[in-house]
Amino acid sequence: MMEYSYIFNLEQAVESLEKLKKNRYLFLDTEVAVKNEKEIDFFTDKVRLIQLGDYENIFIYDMFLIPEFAEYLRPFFRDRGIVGHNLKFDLKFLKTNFDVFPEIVFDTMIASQLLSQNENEKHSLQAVTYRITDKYLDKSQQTSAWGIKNLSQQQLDYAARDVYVLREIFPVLRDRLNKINTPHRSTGKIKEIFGVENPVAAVEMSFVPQLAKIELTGMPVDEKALKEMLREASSEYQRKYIEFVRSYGVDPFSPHKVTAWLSGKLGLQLPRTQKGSLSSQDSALRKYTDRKEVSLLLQIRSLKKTVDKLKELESHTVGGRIYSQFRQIGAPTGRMASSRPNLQNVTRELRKLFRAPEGKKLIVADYSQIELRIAAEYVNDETMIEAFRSGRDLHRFTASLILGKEYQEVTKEERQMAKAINFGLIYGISPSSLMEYARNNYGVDISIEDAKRFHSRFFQVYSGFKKWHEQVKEKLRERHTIEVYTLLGRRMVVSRFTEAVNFPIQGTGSDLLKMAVVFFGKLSGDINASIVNLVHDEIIVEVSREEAQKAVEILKESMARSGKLLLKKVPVEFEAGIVDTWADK
DNA sequence: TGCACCAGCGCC
DNA sequence: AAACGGCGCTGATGCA
Repeated sequence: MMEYSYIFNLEQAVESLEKLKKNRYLFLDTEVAVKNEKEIDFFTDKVRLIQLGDYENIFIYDMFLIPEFAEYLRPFFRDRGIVGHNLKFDLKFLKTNFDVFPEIVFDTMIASQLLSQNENEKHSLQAVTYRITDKYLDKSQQTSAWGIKNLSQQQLDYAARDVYVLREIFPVLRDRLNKINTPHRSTGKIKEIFGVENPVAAVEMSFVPQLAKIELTGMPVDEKALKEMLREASSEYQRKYIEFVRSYGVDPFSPHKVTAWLSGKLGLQLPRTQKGSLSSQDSALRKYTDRKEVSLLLQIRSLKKTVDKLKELESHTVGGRIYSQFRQIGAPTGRMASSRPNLQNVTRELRKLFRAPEGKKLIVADYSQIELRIAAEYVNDETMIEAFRSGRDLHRFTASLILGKEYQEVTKEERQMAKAINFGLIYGISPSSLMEYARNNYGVDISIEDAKRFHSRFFQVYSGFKKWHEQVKEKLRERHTIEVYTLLGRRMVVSRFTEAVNFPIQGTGSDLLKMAVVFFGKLSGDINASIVNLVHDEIIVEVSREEAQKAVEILKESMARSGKLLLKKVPVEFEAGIVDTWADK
């Protein structure tokens, strides 16, 4: 039997806090009256209920009836933690509706994701509850009418139930996280209040309110310039599209029809996809750009991309700002994923549209060659570590070692080729794929013989990488799946070689970025600076002109600090500039 | 008509 | 034996 109190007058509400105040953390959930289920609006939708409980009591506050209760909650949450599921959602609504913003949180959804051992696992409260308690959580009231005058018994029961299950799953999740072996144990508020010792969990939990703020802030965009560019790109696209279809009668966006036409009528040689069909991808067509059909096709595709992206951006612009949504753990590596709109795949060309408003500046900062640095540290390759320590340009250095040339005499092309080798080979690319990869991504043509030579030279020169790859292969021969860890202790179970070597590197990169963001949040309290976008190894901040200099120093300090915590042997470097648009450097 | 899947391509 | 990984968005395609 589950008991709870539905509270609709202020006196009782304040009284209830007396009962709860002995706790260091509380369980929290909210119910929101949503106008349009498809598009939840954090700025205009209204919070109806706040549910708050400890292990004894559950209180449901009707915020339509006692909005003044927010005044009491604000100080109450100042040094108390809250436990909830997908708290980014609740935090955003508490902030916009009541200017209440708890910053010490334990998110059971994040916890479940960190513990997950397989990709197909769901992390809804319902799914997590079922896995842990074997109980089925009925969510049918979730989308009920939370705006009606008198809430039904079912609605109140449902609201209480969410809190009830939180107190069952929280200790289980926390203990499971603490059992994971990690290189160090966490310290700080999250540890003190929730008893979280897993450092990855501590970073992720600290990150939740930071990400909520980022989403609420949005990214400034030059709306006029965006619209203008969309107009121009659209008309150019339409013109060329019509010209193409009229001339050749082929749908440029049907790979099947395009390949049939190009290889049949025009007799072009095209590579095959993995499944065996002919490929019409740009990189395969690029060698035929002297033919006007191919050149026009490539132009149309590229224009279409631009138009689509501009439309996507425009449709999410409100009052000169773009509000994206981030999935905090978008990939198992810990990287985030951005959507509606995706702000993590904006082209160089379009970045100039993101402009600081009058009187403000942007700070654009990114880590330099961070994955190679992490890889060098992770596999403990002395040659690569030494190259970084002595401040060498790693691509140039690799070229000189592989080609047996003086460092100074490496040409631009040779450096470019080495770049492909560096990035490809640390992740176990094969010689033939290396050829492909170098051509597609770095515009470098090499023969298969050269690719083989470079491949073996790379592992000869960087023997730490050779050892690493061999060890991973050996372990995967012994067992079907193995556990791999980032430098912070993020864990993943993998079964493929490429996953096994990629995860620790990419994952450590996301550890690093998230830690930098958390540090920035702590250190920038006195100034008016907000992070407005994050792109894997890049941080973009919006700040007043006057405080830009201070902000950039704090950002650099934050990025350096997280770098030093994770990388002990390899120096971490980054660039940071005060600019007007995202495209400036 | 809606859904699942893939190809293609933008970013790191 | 061979393998670079991670995303989201659009639109074609095949199937129910």
